[in-house]
Amino acid sequence: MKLLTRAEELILWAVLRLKKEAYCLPIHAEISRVTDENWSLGSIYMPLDRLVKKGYLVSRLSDSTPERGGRRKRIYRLTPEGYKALKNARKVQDRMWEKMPGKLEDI
Amino acid sequence: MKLLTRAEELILWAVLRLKKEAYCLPIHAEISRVTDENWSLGSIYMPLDRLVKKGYLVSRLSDSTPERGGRRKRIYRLTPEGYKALKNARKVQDRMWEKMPGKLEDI
DNA sequence: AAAGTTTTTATTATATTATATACCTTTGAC
DNA sequence: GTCAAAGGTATATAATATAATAAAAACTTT
Repeated sequence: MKLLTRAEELILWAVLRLKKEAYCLPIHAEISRVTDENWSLGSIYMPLDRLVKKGYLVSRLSDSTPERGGRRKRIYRLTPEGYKALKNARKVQDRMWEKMPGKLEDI
Repeated sequence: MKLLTRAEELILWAVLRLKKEAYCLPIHAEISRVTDENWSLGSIYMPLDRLVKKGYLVSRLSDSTPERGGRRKRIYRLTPEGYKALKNARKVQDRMWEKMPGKLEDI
């Protein structure tokens, strides 16, 4: 299985976490929060599309909501393959750190 | 602080782990092992160089060893900045998974 | 001892893919 | 018609993957 890029991993993670609210803007906000960096929106859309093409995500359009600017949202959801890829990414991380000290202070 | 790419993170990790044996071929082997993928050597050299340019690694040439083909090795070592960047990458990962179930089975 | 061979390591060139930046478009309510 | 929220595109830059080549050291052969 091909390893995810960092952006792909963060996006799959955010989609899993956000559940029914997994559309672009919250995904963007969640990733910016957890990485403590400013991501541009384009840096989210393009990997999102790629993940759909790869079969890791599927999307649907929600109904519009009765708020100003409340247009239909494109909601994403993990496929079993996407879930598997994310689990694999995490497994690699676990392997990396399992024999390293807890807070990485022994330099 | 700019987030590391996946290759950069894996390389800093391997260098930290391999200590005095941190030259390209063992780094390559260690990364292939932990990710369970076949990396080409070029995919190690180029990020290695970049990490040196960014000030995250320094390198020196070892003496040659008395074995067939035992030419001098270029040994890498983390700078304090490199160490800090790796710690930060790990911190982001910890934040990602801290409220997610242990083995990610609740889909 | 000189010349060629094999092994280990380092390095470069280039094509492909991913990311970042800066825009533009659509939709719905006010 | 304007404003706000969301979706989307174009393009430049950067990173990764692939496929070679080059150098150095010891071994082998003559």
